[in-house]
Amino acid sequence: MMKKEKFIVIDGNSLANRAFYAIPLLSNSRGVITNAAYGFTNMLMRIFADEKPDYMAVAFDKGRVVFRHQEYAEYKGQRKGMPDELRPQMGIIKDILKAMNVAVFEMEGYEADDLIGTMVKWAEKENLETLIVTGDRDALQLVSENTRVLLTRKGISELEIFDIPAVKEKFGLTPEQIIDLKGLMGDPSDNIPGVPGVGEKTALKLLQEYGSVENIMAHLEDFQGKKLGEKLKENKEQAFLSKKLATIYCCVEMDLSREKVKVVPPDYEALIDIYKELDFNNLLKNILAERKAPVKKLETRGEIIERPARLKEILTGTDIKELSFLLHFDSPDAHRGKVTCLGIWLNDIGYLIQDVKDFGPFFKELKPYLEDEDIPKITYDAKMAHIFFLREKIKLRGVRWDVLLASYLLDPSQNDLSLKNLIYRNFGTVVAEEEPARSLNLLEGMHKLKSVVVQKITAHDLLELYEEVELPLSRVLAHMELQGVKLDREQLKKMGKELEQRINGLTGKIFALAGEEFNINSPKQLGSILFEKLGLPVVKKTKTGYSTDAEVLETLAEQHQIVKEILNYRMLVKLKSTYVDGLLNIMNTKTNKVHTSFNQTITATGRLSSTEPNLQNIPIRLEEGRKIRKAFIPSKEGYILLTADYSQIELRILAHIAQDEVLIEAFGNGQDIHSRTASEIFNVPMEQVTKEMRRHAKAINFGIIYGLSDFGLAKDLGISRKEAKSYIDNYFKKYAGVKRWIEHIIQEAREKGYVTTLLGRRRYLNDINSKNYNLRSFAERTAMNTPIQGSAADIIKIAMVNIFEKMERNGFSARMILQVHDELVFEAPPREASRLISLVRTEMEQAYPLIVPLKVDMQVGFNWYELESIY
DNA sequence: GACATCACGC
DNA sequence: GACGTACGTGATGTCA
Repeated sequence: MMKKEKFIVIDGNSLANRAFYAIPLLSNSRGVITNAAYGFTNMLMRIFADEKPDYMAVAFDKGRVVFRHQEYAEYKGQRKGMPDELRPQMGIIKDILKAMNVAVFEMEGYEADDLIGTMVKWAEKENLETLIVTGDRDALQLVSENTRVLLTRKGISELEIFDIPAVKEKFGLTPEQIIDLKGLMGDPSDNIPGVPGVGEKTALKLLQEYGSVENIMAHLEDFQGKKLGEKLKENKEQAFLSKKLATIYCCVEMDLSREKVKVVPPDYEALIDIYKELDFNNLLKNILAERKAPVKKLETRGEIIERPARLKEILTGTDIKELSFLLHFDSPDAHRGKVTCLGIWLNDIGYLIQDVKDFGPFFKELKPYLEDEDIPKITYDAKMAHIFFLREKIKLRGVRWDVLLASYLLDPSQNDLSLKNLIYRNFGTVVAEEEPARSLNLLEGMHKLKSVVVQKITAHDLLELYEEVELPLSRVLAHMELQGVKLDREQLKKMGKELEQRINGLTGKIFALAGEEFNINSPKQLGSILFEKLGLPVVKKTKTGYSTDAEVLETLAEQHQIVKEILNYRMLVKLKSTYVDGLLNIMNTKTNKVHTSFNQTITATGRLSSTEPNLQNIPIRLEEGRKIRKAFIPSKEGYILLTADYSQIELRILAHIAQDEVLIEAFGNGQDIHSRTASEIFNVPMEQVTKEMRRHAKAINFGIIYGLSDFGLAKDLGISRKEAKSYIDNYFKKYAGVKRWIEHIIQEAREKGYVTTLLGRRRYLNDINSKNYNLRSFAERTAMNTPIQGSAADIIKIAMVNIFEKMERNGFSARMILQVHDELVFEAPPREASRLISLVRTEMEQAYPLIVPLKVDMQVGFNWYELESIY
């Protein structure tokens, strides 16, 4: 029989307390007291070293209202609060645990004990061998065949392990009787009364004879005439209550799984930072040494495959339960890149195919495995793999873990998600420089990372978002990118020529007005012309000199004709260089298509981004730029374009999460939200809202979504900060739900260190408790913006996955081709238009029902410019 | 090649 | 009194 896996459960409060009292008040160089954190960490490291657990969890008390109070108001009444020197260290301890990737549990209204009890019961079912680490003897009641308790004694080095015989030997009792013991003798530290006059000695004697409090009370006649009998009789109810209070509650609703509590390597970077900050030099030395542990070398577990026949031999000769593969390309562009190396990790052996002329025959061998939904695959960058294999006519299925995508979800603010860096951060190992060791190291690292991300994704409640949304979306994006968007080359060329002429004309005018020739594109040269030669007033400065941005130029527009010409020039140059020339440059010469790359792992909020070309910033606001959209056409003659965009999705989400009555009512009644806001804050009936009022209200609504500040709003509306502030105050008076929610979300961010979206997507806000006003304010605005913007991203992603799958299943010729944050673009044959319209509308509006309706505006046309609304 | 400035979208 | 609106990508110029 296999050895049982080991699960260690730690009472965080108890251990921190022990450490605090056992170690003198140490502090780091800046005076932060660290003794408890230091002792705690050392004990933790010792437990890791001695016990080598497979699973670990730390439980903390949380909140004041413990359910036991409902039965006994004085519960823990005598307990003194945490010492002032200890309290701030609890946060440090939790930071360390986070960096160590140890699962932490705390639940409002419960003590650590109850969480531990629940975990122990769970572990029994899971057939794990559990060791509870605590300084609290109450935990002995949980001892069983599979559960032991490690009690910390005085200091931190004296430890005592209790199993059933040890409890018996020490107390002469079974673990269950520990509760009875406390019921009789009470516990002053928890203010549990017990039976007055009955101490440990008497209680033990009684229990050895009668077994339980119930049985003692059933035989009160045995103590007839004795003082003890009186006491027992008088305090019968109190004894039962005490027993109940002492009983650890084992049925807390906790979301437990092996993945959640699995032991995985620490986040070395984070841990090193913390140790450095706290001056934990010994711990730092150890962790640095551990990080330097060399990577495994290839000769023990790698093979270079040179012939397809060998690959076939391996594949057919192996019982494939799981397939890890890794592709290397000669370019980051999935649409052009060629494979340079294919790695496969099977049953802990790495196989590499590289330096071959033609990968085709190898892929042919692999194809049935890659296309088999029932063979779970692990890879890095599933979207890239999908695109590449689709180009090779392979329909990749059964991808379960994309280490890149999962790592992004774990911390979307991380900017280096390269496999090399992920391996370094998670295991502290550096991959070899030279091939083929490098590829094998990456392959093995990726495979090991899978276990880590599975644990973390589960522990952070991201599994559903990952499995149901992001992972399926990676395949959807692959299809969209591959499909591409067709452009009208002649149209673009024509616009390019027009723009060129107008730019030339403006250039001449500007030179004439300036009295000399200069590079208008150079902010430096332009600045010296405007502010030195022509003597215009300096409005704003940049780090390097005069600012010449549009905002500055707008204010100067009336003072000199040249300024208007420059504004125009800037606009036209932007259109020509970025859009006309940019798109012409990147178009496929044969198909006249562009294939953007949707990056799924870039933004901190969960949105997608688009590159090469960026199709999410094609001009629309100014008519001049909007014309660029005429060049965006369906890929087939006679096809149409269909656009579908969410109307006010962010404010609707705000209405939902803030439960704001005014917003809910406004959306429920289908009101124009900016007019309604104007009506509220200017205190006039809806019919009397002027355009100006609506414009101001719109700016406020906009500000709410992005994290409002009086400064920003004042700048936006050209009003004073004071006025802006009164607008905001007024807004919060009318939208009390929004105000409440903002306060709540900032508080939550302070406590947890992160905020989440509707689907649980996380964003960490490291500066939320910063003493630096700027950093903190920024984090606070992020705390309110991210749940809104990120939830909008969640919702459209759900819609995309559902729409794509339905279109695929129902054999549509139509294709989804673009996503622009709150808008989807499709192309379709006219015969499918009405089916597509109803499918898209339903799926978008029903993607994630809110308490207010989601509204989708749709338009149809032959290009992206001339579109007609559908009602 | 890195950085700054500017401008486009949501 | 601070010193700020969120999130992105791309083109161009400047300086090393």
